[in-house]
Formats: sequence, structure tokens, C-alpha cells
Amino acid sequence: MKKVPEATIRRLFYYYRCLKNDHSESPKYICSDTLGNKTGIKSTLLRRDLSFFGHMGHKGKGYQRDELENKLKNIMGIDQQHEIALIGAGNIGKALVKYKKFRELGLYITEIFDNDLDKIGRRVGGYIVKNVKYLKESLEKNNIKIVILAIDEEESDEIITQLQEIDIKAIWNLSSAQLDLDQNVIIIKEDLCCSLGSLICKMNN
Amino acid sequence: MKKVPEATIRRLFYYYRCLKNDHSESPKYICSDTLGNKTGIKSTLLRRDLSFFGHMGHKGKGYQRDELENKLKNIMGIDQQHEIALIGAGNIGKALVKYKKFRELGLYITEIFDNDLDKIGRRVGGYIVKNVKYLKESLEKNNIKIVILAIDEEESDEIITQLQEIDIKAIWNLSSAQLDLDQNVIIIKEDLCCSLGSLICKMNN
DNA sequence: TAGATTGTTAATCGATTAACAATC
DNA sequence: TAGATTGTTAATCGATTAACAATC
Repeated sequence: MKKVPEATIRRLFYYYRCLKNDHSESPKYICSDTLGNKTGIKSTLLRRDLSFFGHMGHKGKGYQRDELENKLKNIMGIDQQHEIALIGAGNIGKALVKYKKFRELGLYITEIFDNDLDKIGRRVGGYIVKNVKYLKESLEKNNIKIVILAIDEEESDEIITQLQEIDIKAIWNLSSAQLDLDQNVIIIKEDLCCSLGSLICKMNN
Repeated sequence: MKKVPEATIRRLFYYYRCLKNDHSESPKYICSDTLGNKTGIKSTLLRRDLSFFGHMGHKGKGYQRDELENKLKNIMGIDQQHEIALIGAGNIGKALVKYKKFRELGLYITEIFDNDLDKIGRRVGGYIVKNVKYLKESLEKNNIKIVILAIDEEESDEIITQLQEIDIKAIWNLSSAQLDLDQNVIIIKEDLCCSLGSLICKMNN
């Protein structure tokens, strides 16, 4: 099978969410034009995206809603629950713990770590913030393979060194730190400062 | 002058931040190889990016640090302060108000709005949450042209209609709502659910 | 059969990389 | 002058779009 492009992967979620949120249910089928309009993605691109995963539609009819929703869920791996560890119990970290929509996707933050003694031991969204020095031990014990990194730059070096020693599969990096880990750890970087900065820059250019 | 590519704009901020945070100052010049390594961007791409804005470097020497930092600041438009309005005083919104790094860039959230009566009137990070029905009035009065949208999906339709009537320049859309506004409003969408969802999807593919 | 719509192939567009002449 | 490094041009890569044959 051909390699699925990065850009396609990012769009799968939009298709999925649109189907999930659209409870009008009644027409059993939805065509690429309709789903494309709702998600703001051209229908031809949508069809191409979906075709990477085999024949998902029905010629002359469109895509069967339930079927497509379930297939997408399965492809994205959110048909099962995932436990996630959060490193950094600052403002952003705390907001993420309380963010309901992750849970709707079966994504649960069940461990919270920080290196700030003021934060360790406190309760955030029902979980007690642990000392980051127990990170490795705790992730291995609970078999957690996904990490959200929401630390401040100042704390980063120490924590990045620790991360290198743990067998994790994926990191959602919300910090400004640049991670140079093992090739086979999936990393998505979401740099809020950079994003807002780009907005101002675009305004100016 | 040639149109600056989207991708270039996003990278300018990395170059800028790297220079700003690197207080080792001592060598007056930094070459594209060094700055490229620090930011994780190939030096040839970096040079191409910068060249869109004229001759920024000095052949045989590299880029003069202060000069480049200031030019970038000027190009991005963060050499002056910007006031920003936040719509949505939920978990994410509150975290953004308290986020120090925006202020370091001269970006200040000075108005906060919500449509939830429980939130209106409360204080978040020193500012009182206003009723979103005063949005237009308040932004015009204070001449605010930049909006951060951090609302829940449920509230979105009403608020988006309101946004259409206001003369704003840029929106940083952290909600899952799809905005179809005037062509000349700059919009950057940062969809946290989609981003974390893509991470799980990449793990699976 | 006629109409609708998918899935695929080729063409286009945009972004990155490689190569290197210009020049400090 | 020799070495270093920029800025630019051409080549490559990857993503989107247009066109359309296949088929329900």
C-alpha cells in the first residue's frame, strides 16, 4: 500500500468529527461534495484522501455514514481508549486535563507530572501531580506510551534527557522545546507562541 | 517583490526566537548553518526564507545577530505592541490570558468575552469577563483588531454571526468552528483536538 | 438506460533541496 | 589571494486539482 501523506492524516480527523457531530443521520449516504462542503475541503481531495485506505464509498451513492465513521475511527486508532501522561501542570497543562473533548475521543490524561515542588502533590482535575523524577517508573508501570509535553522552556533540558530513556511511542509537544529523539517516536509540535506570532506576521505581510 | 510563502512566514518566528533567547551574544555574527542547526531548519532553506526580505546577511561572515533580530521583529510586526480580545473564558481561554510568553512578544489580551452568565463579571487574570453582546461596541471603542476565539462548539453560531459584523484584521481560531469570513481577515486555525487526534492516527499508520 | 458519484491518472502548483556563482 | 558564506537559479519532491473512465 502507498504511503499515506502527512496532509491526508491531518484531514482524516475533520471528516470523522463532521460525521460524528452530524446527528441528522437520516440520509444513510453522504457524498463527497456534501462532506467536502461541511469540512471546507474540496471533494476531489477528500475522495483521494479516503482512497488511500481502500474503497470506502459506493459509486453512484456516496459514502455510507456509519460505515465511514467507523472505518475512520478504526484507521485513526481512536476506536480504543488511550491513556496519556501530561508533563507540566502549568496553565496550559491544567486546561488540557479539564478539556472534555479529548475524553470524547477516548483519550484520557491519567498521569500528571511536574518538577515544581509547589505543584507536586496538588490535585489537578482529579489527579495528583507527581514528581517528574518518577516519570519512567510510572509510565512503565502503567504501560503509558503517549506523552503530552506542556513545560516551560526553563525546565526543558532535564526533562528531555529523561524522556530519551523511556520507551514511548508518541509525544504531543506543546512546549517550545525542540525534541531530537529516536526516529521512531512520533512527534507533533504545536507551538502556541509561534502560531499566534505567525498570525501577527501574516497581518503585516 | 515576490509573494512570501506561507511556510516561510511560519519559520520566521523560529529564527527570531532563537536569536532572542541566545544571550551568548559574543560572536557578533551567526551563519546560516549555525542558526539552522539550532532551529532544526536546513541552512539553505533558512537563507532562502530570509532572502525574501532583501539582503539580510553579509557574505563571508553570516548574519549580524542584533540586526537580524531587529529586522525579523520589524517584518513580523512585533516591534510594536498589540492588544487582543479573547472570546471564551473557559479552561483554554483562561490559560491563554495567564500565558506569559505572549506578553513577551508584545501581545496583550486586554478584553475577555463570554456568553455564559456564570462567567460574565468574574475576573480572569486581572480583567473582568464581559458579555459577548458588547463585543462589537467594545472592540470598536478600544480599536482592537485581533481576536482569539476559544469558544466551545455549542456557542459558536451566535458568536460567528457577530464576528462578521465587526471590522477585524485577524483571528486566531482555537475553537473547532469553521469560519467563513471575509477574504481579507487573516485566520489561523489551531485545532487542539485535531492535532492530538492526528498524533494518535500517525501512531497507527 | 440515464444520472450520480466514486476512485484513479495526469497536470499543476507550491515548497524544499542541491548546486554554485558572487563577493566579503 | 584563499576561505567562508550568502543569495539565487534549476532540479526535485510532495500535495492539490482537473479530468474522466468505471460503475452502481
